[in-house]
Amino acid sequence: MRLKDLSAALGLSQTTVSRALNGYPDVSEATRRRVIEAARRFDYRPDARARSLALGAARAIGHVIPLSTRHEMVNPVFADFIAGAGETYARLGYDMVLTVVRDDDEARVYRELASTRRVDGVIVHAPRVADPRVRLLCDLKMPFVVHGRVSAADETYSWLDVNNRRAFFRATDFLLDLGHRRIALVNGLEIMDFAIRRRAGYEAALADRGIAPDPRIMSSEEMTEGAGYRAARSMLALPDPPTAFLVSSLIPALGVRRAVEERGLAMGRDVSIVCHDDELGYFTTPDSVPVFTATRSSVREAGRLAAEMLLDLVADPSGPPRHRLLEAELVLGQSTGPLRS
Amino acid sequence: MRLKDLSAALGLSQTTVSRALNGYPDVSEATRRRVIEAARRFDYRPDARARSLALGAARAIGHVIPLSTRHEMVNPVFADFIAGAGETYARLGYDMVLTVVRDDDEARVYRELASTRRVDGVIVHAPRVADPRVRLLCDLKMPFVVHGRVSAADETYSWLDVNNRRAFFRATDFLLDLGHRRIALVNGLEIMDFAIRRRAGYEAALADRGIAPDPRIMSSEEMTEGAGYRAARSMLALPDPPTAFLVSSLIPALGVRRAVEERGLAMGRDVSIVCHDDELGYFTTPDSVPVFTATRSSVREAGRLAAEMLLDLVADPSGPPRHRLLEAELVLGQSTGPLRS
DNA sequence: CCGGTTGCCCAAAGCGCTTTGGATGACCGT
DNA sequence: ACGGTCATCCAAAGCGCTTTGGGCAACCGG
Repeated sequence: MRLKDLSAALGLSQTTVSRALNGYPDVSEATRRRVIEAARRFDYRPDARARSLALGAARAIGHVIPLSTRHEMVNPVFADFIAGAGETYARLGYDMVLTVVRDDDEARVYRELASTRRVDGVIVHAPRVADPRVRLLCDLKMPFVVHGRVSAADETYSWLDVNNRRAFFRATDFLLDLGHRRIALVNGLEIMDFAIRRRAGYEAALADRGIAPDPRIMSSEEMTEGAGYRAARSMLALPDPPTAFLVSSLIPALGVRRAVEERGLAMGRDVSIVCHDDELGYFTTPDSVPVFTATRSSVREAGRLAAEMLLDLVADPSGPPRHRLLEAELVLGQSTGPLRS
Repeated sequence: MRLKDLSAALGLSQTTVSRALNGYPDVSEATRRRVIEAARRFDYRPDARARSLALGAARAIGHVIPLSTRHEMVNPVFADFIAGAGETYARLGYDMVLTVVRDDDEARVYRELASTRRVDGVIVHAPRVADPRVRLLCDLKMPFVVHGRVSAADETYSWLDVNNRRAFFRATDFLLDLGHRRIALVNGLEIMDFAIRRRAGYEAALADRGIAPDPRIMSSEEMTEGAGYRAARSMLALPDPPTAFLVSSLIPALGVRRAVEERGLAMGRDVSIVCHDDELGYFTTPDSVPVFTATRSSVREAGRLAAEMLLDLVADPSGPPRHRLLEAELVLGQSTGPLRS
């Protein structure tokens, strides 16, 4: 059932039916009701491609999710972020077009998205410190919102980020208050912008207490269980091992924990662990004390908000860039305790 | 730069340029080269909407990922499945349109996808034992491939599945061989088709040794860390607690482990755990003995293959339904050992 | 020399929608 | 009775592509 058929069935022109459905004033209320009723009865919905061709807007947003070429893995936070963004799109009648791409030919994908006019805007995931995508998208005049920030960018652009620096500052401070002085940082890859900011927060908190950062207890790796395990294991084997760990995510924190226990130490007693927690649904236990003390911030909510910002920007591309900084909360769990001497 | 501009710049008609780019024979080799060269120079790519409108095919595939209304969470396996499918789409020039939807109005989404003609086919995720979507999609004449199966379906349909029954049969058998007799099943929700098949495998293996299944050590819950923990904790508190656990996924297995250790028992020595492992990138440690003994099967690969099957089906919708059954391998880890008496 | 092929190219129709720019009556006051 | 307003409807153009159905030379053999 296409517009032509529907209008024929109603004995009206396509123009009138279209205007009736799209809420134009110059169609009588009686006809409008008749049209809407018939549309529902025949389950008519306009062809999205034809509609967007006529309208000029695709009513779709692109998400390019990077595939780490190192481990060929896709970061589990994307699922939750996308679920959040998807809620916003569903509410406002937008589609989400996903492209999974190895990070070595992102540029091609963005250019393609722009020139094929498949989407009205894109969300930039996993930005690096110096990410060429900001420049590229500005050049392409494609509206975009970065999930995170790009510290080394020359252009102004829209972003939504968690205050990673403050979160890791507070977490470090918390461990220092518990008496810990050998605090390890098991960070994400430090080409990633968020990882740099977290390290800055960590180092600033140490500096405030006159502690010099020790590179031997600072690692920067992919955020996998295995990487967390290996980093912690080698640090624990040092002559002066850390008594606390600050970890980039729940997943590597599981690895850190494994290394700690393998050494016969008890988490929360002999060794403290704080990690960043993106509130992934399958890990949080709503009704009990969490296992890990964590800086917590909902990725799902971030997805919702980022999508809203982007749709806003699409509606008014000439307006000013939008920014939003979310704060993480420090949630106490069972993985931290005072330094035991 | 649209087709009109490009053809004007070349002094050719749109027809000729289009045919040159699409490899039609009736254009001279000289002109074709000239056109292709110009297209590259101007970075011309046809408008996808106009193209698909003219061609009739959207060159896009829909993925509707369900959001559990109970925990509002999205299953982490989707990320990997989609990464796999995305590889196939990228290779063959298809787009992926994602819709995240709470399971109470899936039907609307599928109807919409069909009548707006946004996609040429869909992948059905997380099928239930009696899933109305099979019937719906057949009625809508929308090509689809189910990731999993729908045991109670009347229609024939295309699917790709893991041999869940055999996987859990073998895992149970393995635990029996180790001497275990009290083997618990921490299953996924048994409205899900895969969960039913896994239970069938588990019960069949027990029956082969003359063991009656005990409902007190069989649970069926959402696959979260917390659900695994709670199930295991209450089972371990029984007068005759299980000495081994068969768990639906790595995530709840982490919860089971937590419950085991909380009780002062050692995993792999006092209590054995076998779980199903979907080979999610961030958990597998390629270069060492895995923590958990598991029935392993790559979701990523499943995504790749399912997408291939679907594109095949889209190319020839009148052909027979496609089926594919993948076998899981049993991988030995550190979480299992012989029964200690 | 001439009808028939062949190679190359193009104008125009069509995909299904929205929007522009009227057209047609009904109704108004004078 | 009549010009003017208003409400309601519609034909046709346009979005940017592909495809149909020729057109026009150049070349062929008879």
